[in-house]
Amino acid sequence: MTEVTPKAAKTNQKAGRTASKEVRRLQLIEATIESISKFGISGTTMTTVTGFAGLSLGIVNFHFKNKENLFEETLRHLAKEHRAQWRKFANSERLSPAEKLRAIGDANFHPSICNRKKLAVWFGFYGEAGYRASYRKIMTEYDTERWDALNALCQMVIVQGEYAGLESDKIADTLEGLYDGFCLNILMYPGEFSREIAKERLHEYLATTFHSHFQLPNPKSCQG
Amino acid sequence: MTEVTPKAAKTNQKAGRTASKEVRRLQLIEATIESISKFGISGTTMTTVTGFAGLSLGIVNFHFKNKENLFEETLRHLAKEHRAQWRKFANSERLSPAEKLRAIGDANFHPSICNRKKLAVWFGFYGEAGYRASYRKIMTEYDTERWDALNALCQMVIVQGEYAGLESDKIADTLEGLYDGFCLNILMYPGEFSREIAKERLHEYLATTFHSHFQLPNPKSCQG
Amino acid sequence: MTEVTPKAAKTNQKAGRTASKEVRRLQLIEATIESISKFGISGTTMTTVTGFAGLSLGIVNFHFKNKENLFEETLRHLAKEHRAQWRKFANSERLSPAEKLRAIGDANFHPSICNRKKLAVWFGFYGEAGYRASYRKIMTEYDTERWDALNALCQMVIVQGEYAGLESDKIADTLEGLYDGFCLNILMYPGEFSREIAKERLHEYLATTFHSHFQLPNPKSCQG
Amino acid sequence: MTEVTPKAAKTNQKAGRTASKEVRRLQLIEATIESISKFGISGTTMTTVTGFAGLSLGIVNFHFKNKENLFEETLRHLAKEHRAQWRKFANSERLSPAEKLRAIGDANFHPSICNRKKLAVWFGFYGEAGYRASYRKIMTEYDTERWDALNALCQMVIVQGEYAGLESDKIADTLEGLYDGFCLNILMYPGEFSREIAKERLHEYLATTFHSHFQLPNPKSCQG
DNA sequence: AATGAATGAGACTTCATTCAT
DNA sequence: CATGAATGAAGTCTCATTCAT
Repeated sequence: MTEVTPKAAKTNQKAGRTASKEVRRLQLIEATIESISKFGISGTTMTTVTGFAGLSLGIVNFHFKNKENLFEETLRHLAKEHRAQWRKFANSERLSPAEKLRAIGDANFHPSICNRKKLAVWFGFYGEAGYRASYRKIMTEYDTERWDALNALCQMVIVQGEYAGLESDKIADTLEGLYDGFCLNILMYPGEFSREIAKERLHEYLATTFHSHFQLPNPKSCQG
Repeated sequence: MTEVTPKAAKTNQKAGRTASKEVRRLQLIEATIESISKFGISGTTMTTVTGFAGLSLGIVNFHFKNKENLFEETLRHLAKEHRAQWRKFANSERLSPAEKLRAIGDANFHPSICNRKKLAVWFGFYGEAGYRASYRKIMTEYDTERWDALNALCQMVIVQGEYAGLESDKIADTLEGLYDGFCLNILMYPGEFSREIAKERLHEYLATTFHSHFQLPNPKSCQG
Repeated sequence: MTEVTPKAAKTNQKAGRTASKEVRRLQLIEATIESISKFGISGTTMTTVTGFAGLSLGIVNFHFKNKENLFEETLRHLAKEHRAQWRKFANSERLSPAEKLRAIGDANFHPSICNRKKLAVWFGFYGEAGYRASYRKIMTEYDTERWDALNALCQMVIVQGEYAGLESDKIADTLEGLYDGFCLNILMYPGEFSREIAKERLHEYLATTFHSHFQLPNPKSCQG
Repeated sequence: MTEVTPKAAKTNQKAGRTASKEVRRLQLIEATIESISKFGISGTTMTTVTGFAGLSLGIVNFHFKNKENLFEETLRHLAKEHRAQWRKFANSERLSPAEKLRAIGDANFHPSICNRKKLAVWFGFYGEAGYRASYRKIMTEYDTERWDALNALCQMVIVQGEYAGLESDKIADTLEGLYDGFCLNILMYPGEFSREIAKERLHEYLATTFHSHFQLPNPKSCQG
C-alpha cells in the first residue's frame, strides 16, 4: 500500500542501522530470553541470540562485554521487571496490608512475568546460580527486597489482628517458598498446575494463617 | 585369584579392573554429580566427569550411549535415591498418616539428599528441564508418585479429623510447592535458610492446616 | 570565520575539524607508531590507532586505502625520518669524509630516531618484512642509499690515507651490520646496552680500521 | 613395490595415530617454523600450522596450552638449536681460543640455522619481543650465554697476545652486533648479502682486532 | 570530512566422540 | 575392558571494513 522506497526498506530490514544503544541492548536481551526459553542456557549461543534479534553475529560483543555479561544483564532485566510488578501493589495507597499481601502474591503469578517462557529462563539461571556467584548476587539483591516487604506487611497484619503466636518472618519464609515452588510446578507440569491454581493455593494459605483477614470462597464450589 | 599385573594395578586405583559394569556406571554417575555440583551442567564435560572418577576419558562412551544419556541416568539416580528416602516413611507400619506426612517432609530435607551438592545438581537439571523433555519425563514420573502419596495421606488425615472444608489435593499441591521452594532457598541462601528452618516451616504449615493432629512447640521459645 | 557548532567543538579535540589531509595523515601515522611500539604489529588495530590519535574509528579508511597501506606509509615515514637524520651530516660541507663517517654513525643512534619506541616499530616491520615484499621494498630503497653513502665515504678515506688492503664496500657492509645489530641490542637489552655504548663501539671499530683518522680516548679510562 | 595395506596406508597418512607426544610436539614446532617463515607471525594461524603438519586443527591445543605457548616453545626450540650449534665449537678440545672465536662465528652462519626460513622466524620473534616479555626472557637466557662465552674467549686471546688496549667485553659486544646485523642483512638482501660474505666480514673484523692471531687472505684476490 | 554502529569472515579454543592399541 | 591421542564441528570473540547519518 504505502510505497516502500528501497532505502527505507533496507533501513527497516534490521530494525534500523542506527537504533540507539539502549534500544539495541533491550532488543538483544529480549532475544536472549527468547533463546534461553527455547534452547536453554546451554543451548543458547551468540548465533541463536542474534538470530532471534535479526541482527548479525558480531553485534553482541559491541553492546555487551561478552556472553557472560549479556546473560547477567538479561537476568537483571528479568529481576527488575519482576520487582516492578509486585512493587506496584506494595506501594499502593489504596490497599490495606492484607490486601497488599494478596496482591503481591497475585502479581508474582501475573502472566506478564509468570509464563512458561520466562519461567524457563528463571530456572535456567537458578540452575547456573548454584556455582556462579554473579547470578546469585543479582538474585539475592532483588529477593531480599521482596522478603523485607513481605515481612513488613505480615508484621502489620499480625499487629492489626489477634494472631498471638504468629511471627512475621516465618510467614515471609513460607510465602517465598510457595512463590518459588509454585513457579517450578507451573513450569514443570503445565497441564496440571497453573497460575490460577497457584493463586488459589496462596489465598488458601493466607486465609488459613490470617483467618480474620482473608475469606475463602465456598469450598464445595471451587476448582473442578 | 586373577593375577594383577603391574599395569593393571596402576590402572585400577579406584575400582579394580574387573569392576562390574554396574559398579562403573555408579562410579561415573557419582562423578557426574560431583562435577555438576562444582562446575554446573554447562561446565561439566567428559573430562571433568572422568577426572572425578579417576578414569580415562574414553570410558564414558563405553558405559553410556553418550553424554546426554549419562546425564539422564544421573538424574534418574538422584530421583530414585530421593524416592527411597521418603518411601521409607510412607510405607512404615509404625506411623500414623499424620506422622507419615511429617516424616516425609523431614525426609525431603534429610542431609543425605538435601545438601548443597545435590541441590545444585537438581536445580541444574530443573534449569534444563524447561526445554528438555527427557528430563521432564523422569522428574514427572517420580514427582507424581510423591504427590499421590501425599494426597492419600492428607485424605486419611482429613477423614480422621474434623477438617470439613479441606481438600487433600490442594494441600498436596501446597506441600509440593513448599518442598521445592524451600530447597531453592536452601541452595540460594545457605547462610540464611537451612534444612532445619525448612522443616520447622513445614511443621508449622501442617499444624496450621491440621490443627488437631500437630502440636507446635511454645511459639515464644522456638527458633534461635 | 566558520562557525564552530558545539558538536564540532567537541569533536575536534586534537586537530581541528578542518585539519588538512596531510596533518590527519601524520597524526594517524604517529598514532600507529605509538600503537605498534606499545602493542606490537599484531596487537595494533584500527581501534588502537584511532584511539591514540583521538579520532573516530572510521577515519583511517578515509585517509589510507586500508590498514596495510597505513602500515606501509608508517614505515616510509620512519625511513624518511631516519634518512633525514644521517643525511644532515653526509651532506655537510664542514665535515671531512672521516668526520662524516663518524657523524653518520652517531646520527643512527640519535635519541630522536633510536629510542625504544621507534626501535620496537622498526623491528616489528623487520619481522614482517621477511615475507612481505612491500615492506622490504621500502626498506631496501632507503638502506641502499645509506650503503652507497657509506661506501663512497670509506672510499674517500681509503684514498686519503695509506690503507692499502682495505676495500670500501666491505667496510660499508660491516658498518651496516653494526648499525642494525647494535639497534637490536638496544631494543632487547636496554639495561645492558645503550646508544652511548653503541656509539663507542662504532668509534672503536672505525679507529681500528682507519687508525690514522680516528683517535681513541685513553683506553684505561673509558667506559664506566 | 611394497604393498601398502589399507590399514598401514591409513595409519601413515597422518604420521601415525599414536606418535609419541614428543614426536607430535616436534612435528608441530617444525610446522610452526614453516608457517611463520612463509606467512609471518601475524599470518600464522592454528590452521596454517596444522596444515603444514598434516594434522587436524584441534590437535595443537592438545599438545600445547595455547597458541602463545606453541610460539614460545618454537622460539625455545630455535634457541636451543642455535646454542647447540656454536657450543659444539666452544667446547671443542682441539681448538685454540682464537680458533674457537672464528668457529663460533662460522657456526652462527651455518646453513642449518642461518637460512632464510629460520631467519624470518627469528626476526618475526624479535619483532614481537619488543612488547612480549616471555619472548625476551627466552632470548636473553640464550644470548647471555653466548656473550659470556665470547667474552671469555676474547679475554684468553687478549692475554695470550700483546693486545694492550683491548677489552674483551667490548669486542664481545661488537661480535654480537655483527652476528645479528649480518643476519638481518642476509634476510633482507638475499641477493646482495650472504652467509659467506658474513663470515668473511667477521674474519676481517677478527683479523683487524687480533692481528697476530688471524691471517687474512691476499686482499687483492678475495671476493669478486 | 567525520562518526561509530553494524557486518561477517576468520581467528582461537573447547569438547563429544571415535578408534588404534 | 580400558586408554588417551586424534578429529572436527561448533562456540566465542576480534576486527577490518562499510556506510547511513
